[in-house]
Amino acid sequence: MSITNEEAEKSARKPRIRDAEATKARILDAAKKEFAKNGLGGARVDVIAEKANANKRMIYHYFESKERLFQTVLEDAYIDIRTAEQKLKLDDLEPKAALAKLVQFTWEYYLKNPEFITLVNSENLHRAKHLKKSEVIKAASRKFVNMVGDILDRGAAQGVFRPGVDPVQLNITIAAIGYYYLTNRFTGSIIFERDLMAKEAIDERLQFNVDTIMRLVCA
Amino acid sequence: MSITNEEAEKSARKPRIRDAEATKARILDAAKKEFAKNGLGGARVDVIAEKANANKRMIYHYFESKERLFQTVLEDAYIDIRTAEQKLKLDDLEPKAALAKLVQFTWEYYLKNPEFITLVNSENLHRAKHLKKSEVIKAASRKFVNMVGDILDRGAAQGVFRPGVDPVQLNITIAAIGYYYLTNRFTGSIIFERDLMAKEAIDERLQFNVDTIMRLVCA
DNA sequence: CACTTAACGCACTAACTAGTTACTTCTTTA
DNA sequence: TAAAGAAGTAACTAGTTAGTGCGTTAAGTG
Repeated sequence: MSITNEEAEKSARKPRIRDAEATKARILDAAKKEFAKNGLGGARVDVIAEKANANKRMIYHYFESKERLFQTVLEDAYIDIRTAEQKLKLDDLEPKAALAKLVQFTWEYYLKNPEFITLVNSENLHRAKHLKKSEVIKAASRKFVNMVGDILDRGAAQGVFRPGVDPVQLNITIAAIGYYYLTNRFTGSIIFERDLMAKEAIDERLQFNVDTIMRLVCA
Repeated sequence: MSITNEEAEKSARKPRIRDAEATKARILDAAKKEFAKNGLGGARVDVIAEKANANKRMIYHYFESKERLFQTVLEDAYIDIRTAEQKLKLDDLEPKAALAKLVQFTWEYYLKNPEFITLVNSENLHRAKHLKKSEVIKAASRKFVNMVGDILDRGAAQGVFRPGVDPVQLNITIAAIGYYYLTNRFTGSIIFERDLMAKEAIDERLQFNVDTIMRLVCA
């Protein structure tokens, strides 16, 4: 009996190994999910601590405040998508193929990372006050816009794209046709009386989006 | 002095005329603004009461709960846009003109009613649980989708539009290219290092959107 | 091994928040 | 005009919530 109690005690006060980086990472992961689910205002710090299997005190130790934690989560999310975009190596592809691949990537990234969309929505509700402070994001974004600009230029030079398409407008449009569909999937499914998240619906939308962008830029 | 005091007293406890409808309307208006600004979770009932120049008790008297109030605000918002769309009388216009007018209307409606976008975002954060309960909205939406379907059919019959365009996908796209630009105007202005809300930028985007939709459907 | 540093956790608080109780005042109508 | 009901209010409650004070325990260092 005494042995059983001892074992129970040991597993109760876990032989927790100290690891600052791992704890930080667990907090960030839990925070991303909680912020994405409930927004900055609706997220609960206690819930984040619990889900991270960490103590709430640690959140304030590592991240100072709820808002700073949100800012870190948001920055990480942007860095992640921009990094993934760079990895596509679109410069190595023919203009049309490159653009189609970007549309597909964007769609699939939003699908696989639904938190990204909700985080961005929440940030816009707060008038981008957290993103404003981040210089890293601005640099990464500039690189991205230039990449699309290069694709457009190459296509125009080859005569496959019409000239004069604004890369910013195009970027916004590529994001928009995927983002809107997914962020509004709940109200959309009611308004249009169709399950927008059914597999066929998702495949169909991707095709439609690629088609939309091609018709927009092709000569 | 006594007269002055009397006057002060009178204006202090205002000779409020009782008017249930007016009070309800003031609450709804204040609620729309507060929900749009802070989302369902971030909105404060006390703030709504204060802005409405009403007592908090009245909110619960007329609307039962914060959530029911939100639902009412949301329903009203949807009814308003659907009503405005019907008033466009697009059936009286040539297919191309009708579609261009719809794109322009959608853009301008979002611009003039920024609360609409934020309310819909908030509702999607809550997985459309409030909209699900509303039958009125479903009927109005069906009418709207059919309207766009008719325009497409007329255009295809006349040979100005290519056949087989899905009215639901088209509707989603028309909404998307305006909605995304505006809901993400804060992060967008940072990412793209451009004031997306400058007059010229707004005009330019409308032209781009009309162009995008025309290229998408024209034969 | 002693000692310092940093990770970790408990328990608290001050402020806030949705919703309510119990009341007063105005308006309508029998 | 008296009674009834509806409009309106102030003050309260019970539960939450972001953020902290302070003590404990593990790990690296001389």
